[in-house]
Amino acid sequence: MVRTARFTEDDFIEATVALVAEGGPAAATMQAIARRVGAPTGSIYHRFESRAAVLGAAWNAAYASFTAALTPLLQAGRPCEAALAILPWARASERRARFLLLHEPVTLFEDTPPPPPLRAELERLEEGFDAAFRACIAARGDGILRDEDLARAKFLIFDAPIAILRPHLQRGGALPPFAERMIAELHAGMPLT
Amino acid sequence: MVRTARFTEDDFIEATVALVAEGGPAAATMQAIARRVGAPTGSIYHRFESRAAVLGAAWNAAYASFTAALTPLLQAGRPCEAALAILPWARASERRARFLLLHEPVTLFEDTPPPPPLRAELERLEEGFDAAFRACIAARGDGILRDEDLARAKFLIFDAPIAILRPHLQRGGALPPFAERMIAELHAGMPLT
DNA sequence: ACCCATCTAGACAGCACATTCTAAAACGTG
DNA sequence: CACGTTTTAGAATGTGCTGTCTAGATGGGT
Repeated sequence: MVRTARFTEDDFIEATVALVAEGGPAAATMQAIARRVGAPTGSIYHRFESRAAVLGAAWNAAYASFTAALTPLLQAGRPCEAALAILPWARASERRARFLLLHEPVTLFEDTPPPPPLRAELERLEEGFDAAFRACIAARGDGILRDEDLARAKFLIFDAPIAILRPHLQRGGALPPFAERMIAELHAGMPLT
Repeated sequence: MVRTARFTEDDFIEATVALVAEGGPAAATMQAIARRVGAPTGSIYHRFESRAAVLGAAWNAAYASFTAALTPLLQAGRPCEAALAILPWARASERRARFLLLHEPVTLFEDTPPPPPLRAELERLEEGFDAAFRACIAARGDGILRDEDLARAKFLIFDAPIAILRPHLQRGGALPPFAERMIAELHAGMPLT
């Protein structure tokens, strides 16, 4: 009935992630994405309504992959293992890790925000991740949940491990074995509650 | 002999810092900087050779201010106090903190790197900061300095405190009092060596 | 063999930006 | 009080980008 597509949505997303990971957000122009896929620029607009939509879709995909790796461990009340799970995830997909962990959304979306459907999807993902944090605290906590408790959990499980990885992600080399040790020691010395 | 300048180099640097802090790097166009200062765009080029030079000068100034606040404490072998010193520094100059701590250099300089003199100045600043870290470790260490020790010190004194502040810097509100507590507890639970 | 919705293909228009250019204004010194 | 230098002032230029437009290719269903 119709012509079969030579390029998939994922082709463009993957190229976008790679370009941002290698050269920052400004390196991911529509022409660079197209060139990397081997497609003409116009083809991107058959799948995405704008550049912001491509970046948004790429961000959502990376975020979903990341949270999927941690959420089960959080829900099981294992904060230290969740924090450590970031390492194999980052090692398995270095480009996605660089894309997601090295760039703030404000830098990616400062000019034009992604279209509403993508924003809504990201909000759902963020709420799910947040709920997992709350569940993790509740699993070992005493009842009341203060702002400070949530901030503390996010630091221990998310921000601090990423801070440990960031220098190595930037340099581009392999993640050193002592990263594991530092995360484990952090959790031993500074418990959740 | 010559016409006196109405606008100083610092006027432009300050405007650049403010614009990036408020709207990300892309908000700091030459025209936006000029408009904020109240100058014509051409005047910027009497002081800076390019946009990259303005951003580079702003970055160097912010970095110098930041490291100046921490270096004496590092050299005195007081890592925990150095980490805590980030808080008053960030509170005193919120815009500078947002500019420096919320944006990776790769995002600011991805298109065009700053001119060589500014790059050289930044390298000197970075080397000085690095030396202070080594001095701090040596002040309480046992002799040999491994990669891991330096990475550990930078995490405890620099990256981890910033990770604690980052969510609050992004939101733009005041830095909460429990930030102090978390940093102190981190250093109590996970010593330098 | 034909049809036609969907895709490839790439040129094109419009826009925003960095940088340059021209003209005029200021100012302290001789 | 004129001169030369530096600055203001903002228009003009050139570039590179996003998003659009036209033409043609494709391939399964009939």
